[in-house]
Amino acid sequence: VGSARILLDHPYALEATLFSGQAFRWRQAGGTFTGIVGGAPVTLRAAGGAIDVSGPDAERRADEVEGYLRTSDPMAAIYRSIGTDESMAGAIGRWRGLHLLRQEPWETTASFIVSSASNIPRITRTLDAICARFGKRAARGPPGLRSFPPPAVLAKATPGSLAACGLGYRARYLSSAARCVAHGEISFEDVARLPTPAARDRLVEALDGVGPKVAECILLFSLGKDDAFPVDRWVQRAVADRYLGGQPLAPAKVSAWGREHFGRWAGYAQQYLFQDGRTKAGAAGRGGPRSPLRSQ
DNA sequence: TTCCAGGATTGAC
DNA sequence: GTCAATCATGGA
Repeated sequence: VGSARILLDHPYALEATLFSGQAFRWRQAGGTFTGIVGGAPVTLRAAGGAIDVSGPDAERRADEVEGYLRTSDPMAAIYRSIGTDESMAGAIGRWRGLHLLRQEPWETTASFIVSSASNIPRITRTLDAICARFGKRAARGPPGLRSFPPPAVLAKATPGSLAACGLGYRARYLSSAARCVAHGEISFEDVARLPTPAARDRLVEALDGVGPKVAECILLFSLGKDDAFPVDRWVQRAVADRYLGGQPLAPAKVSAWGREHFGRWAGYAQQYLFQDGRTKAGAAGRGGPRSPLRSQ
């Protein structure tokens, strides 16, 4: 077990980032966060101007962890690019240091198939059950930490055994998508070379259980498409309330609007809207027609 | 008990 | 092309 240190030239909100609904498999113990990057266990700790990495071969894997955490993203330029209005500037101020992650495409795909019409606590539990049932113990990792099962493994799992992990009706989607990926019917590398809208359409047509929103999550969180703009209920609400005068707009149109309006870093704008919208910080005192009525 | 969740699919129009 | 019903499940 070794250790390494990633030096930062800007703030990194480690806890907010690891629990921001992009990844679901990090576990916190005190001030440390343990998870799997590149198939191997790592433990992270914020160290004021740096992130400490520990675990097997940590010295040699620091670059890999850097890539995962995207610590080299040009945050000042990103904030300048997207923070052009008061609402976004406020969200940036409240969540400064929140980063996008660059995760492994298959785990991201499976995770967001599971996420459909669910919520973060339940997604977390379901993925945990999948890893407990089908994953392997991570080499030289803590006992409870398991790898995410590769496509070929989940392709062989029966939909019934997946449903037992809490997937509900999504079990057959995950089973089908696993087969598709395992058989090489889609290549994430090829998808990543397409422009964002074409890449999204390709994922949607190839993978069961992957619609526009899940596809944009895959593009944004694992394939380096920084202008992807996933629209879930929270983002839908936040965009309508803050930018469209409360007027509802179809999710596909909100996604196109977001990419157009915020430009090449639209995905970051989306993540700050999501984070701000789903927490009390951003919702409080905002007013608007969709705000819940409060008694007294 | 009802409503909601990082939605997708299917069928009707 | 858009729209509504339907799909499991647990938490608030």
